[in-house]
Amino acid sequence: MDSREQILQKSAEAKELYLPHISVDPVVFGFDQNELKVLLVRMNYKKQWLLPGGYVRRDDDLDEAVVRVLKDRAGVTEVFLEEFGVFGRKNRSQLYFDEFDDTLFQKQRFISVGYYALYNSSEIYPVADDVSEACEWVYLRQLPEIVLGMDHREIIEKALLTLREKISTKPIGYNLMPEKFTLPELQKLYEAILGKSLNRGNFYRKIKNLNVLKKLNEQRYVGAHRSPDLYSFDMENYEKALENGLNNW
Amino acid sequence: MDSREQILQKSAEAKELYLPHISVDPVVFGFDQNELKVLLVRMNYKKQWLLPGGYVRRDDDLDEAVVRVLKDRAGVTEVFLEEFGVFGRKNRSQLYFDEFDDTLFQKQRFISVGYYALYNSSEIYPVADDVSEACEWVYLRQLPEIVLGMDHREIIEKALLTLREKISTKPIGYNLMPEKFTLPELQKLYEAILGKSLNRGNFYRKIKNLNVLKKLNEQRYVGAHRSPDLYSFDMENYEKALENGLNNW
DNA sequence: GCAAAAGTGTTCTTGGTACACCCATGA
DNA sequence: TCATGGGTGTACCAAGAACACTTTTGC
Repeated sequence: MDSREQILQKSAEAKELYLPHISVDPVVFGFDQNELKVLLVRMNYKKQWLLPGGYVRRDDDLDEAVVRVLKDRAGVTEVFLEEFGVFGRKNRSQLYFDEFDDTLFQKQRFISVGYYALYNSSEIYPVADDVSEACEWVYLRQLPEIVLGMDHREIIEKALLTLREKISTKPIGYNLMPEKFTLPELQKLYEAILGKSLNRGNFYRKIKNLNVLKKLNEQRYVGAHRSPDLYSFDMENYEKALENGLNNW
Repeated sequence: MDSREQILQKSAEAKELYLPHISVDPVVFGFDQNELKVLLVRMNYKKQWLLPGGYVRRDDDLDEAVVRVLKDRAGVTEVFLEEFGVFGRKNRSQLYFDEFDDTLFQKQRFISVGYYALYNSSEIYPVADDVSEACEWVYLRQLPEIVLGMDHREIIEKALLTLREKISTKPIGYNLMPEKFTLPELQKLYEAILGKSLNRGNFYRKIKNLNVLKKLNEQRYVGAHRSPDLYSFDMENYEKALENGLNNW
């Protein structure tokens, strides 16, 4: 079955199952090699990259819909998810399926609800669903070079801005870092999200004064240099600290 | 024509004109008598208060839809508007029209997009449309006493939280205060939004150091006390200051 | 020992907080 | 002249920025 037939078949199913005109688009962030990355899919049908979005079942809460979509389209579970914006321009989505006629479910006007998601299991590789030929992590650094469909570049940019705003009130560090990590690694995450470099000494003191980390009795071997200490989050203090907001970065 | 017939008639029109399953709910804030108030309507049909929400025309951008809805339902124009959240629980709206059958447009499931709006013309009174018996400002203080339909209390609460978060990055002062105002009045606005009292001396110095106000050569007569100076916003500096965020309150 | 990265300490400055004092006004 | 609220000054303290110094590691 070619991608065209596949799309027509999905359309028929979708009309029964999903609410019209509403979609969800999760922007899944990961942190790897000291860089931020996002999860994208490339459809069989067109060679553009897209967010792994989907539709809302008639009997789904909106928040449940995103969870289901992420699982079905990318095999991703256990993520922190939060709504960050709505994308409702009237011609934002219809053009993508321009070669089909207007009865196609996927071709109608969609108002899309953006969710950002944080995913900390760098080892697990996402799996593409049957309408996608690829489902891959793309580093933010690489985004300018690739072709993104619809308004998904704009959605990703707003998601990143939201991360930046929420860095002091949401468990972003906890959800993007692995179980154990070093302070220089955590600092790189903050720098990646904030888009600026931070002073090491000040970062250390600030993060330590917050009392949200537990120092472990281990170091990470990093080759020809001093081995940095490993830390993990002290969840109790971490959540308490987030309630009041951490500090200003 | 009674309210029942009216609703049935609207339903027929709506099916042509509007996207199904999507609504917008503006939370219009005003500041008056040193207190925050919100704009609510009471429908002819049920005696509950609701936000002056509405639907999205098939040829409207989402952002245009809210503007139109506010104009049609409350006669309100010239407001600052910004999306702040989506309300998508599956049974949030259907119950309101429970006595009608399921073909009624208004009774379907709606995912609603919340917008907060800032309105600074305290003299102009809102006008109700033909499906509402009232369109009134309600002080936040009075909200606990009144009956709000659907999940609109929750929507208002989230709007208020959003105001609080954005107080340093959005022109909230400018859009809620009249052209000319005194520093004590501005302080009351900040206190109302933040839900806590601020030290007068510190507030004065802080706001003045921001250089966003122009001191006018006038005072306001306030009776038996010293006449406070009048100020207005210096738009150029104000917008510049908002880009970096004002300060932390 | 040297280079490079991790970790710690010190100093300066800024900005917030608390509070005191003076000013203006009408009763 | 007193009470009340507006306007300003000051002193203290905490937190941030900049930068220097020490420690650890492999070569």
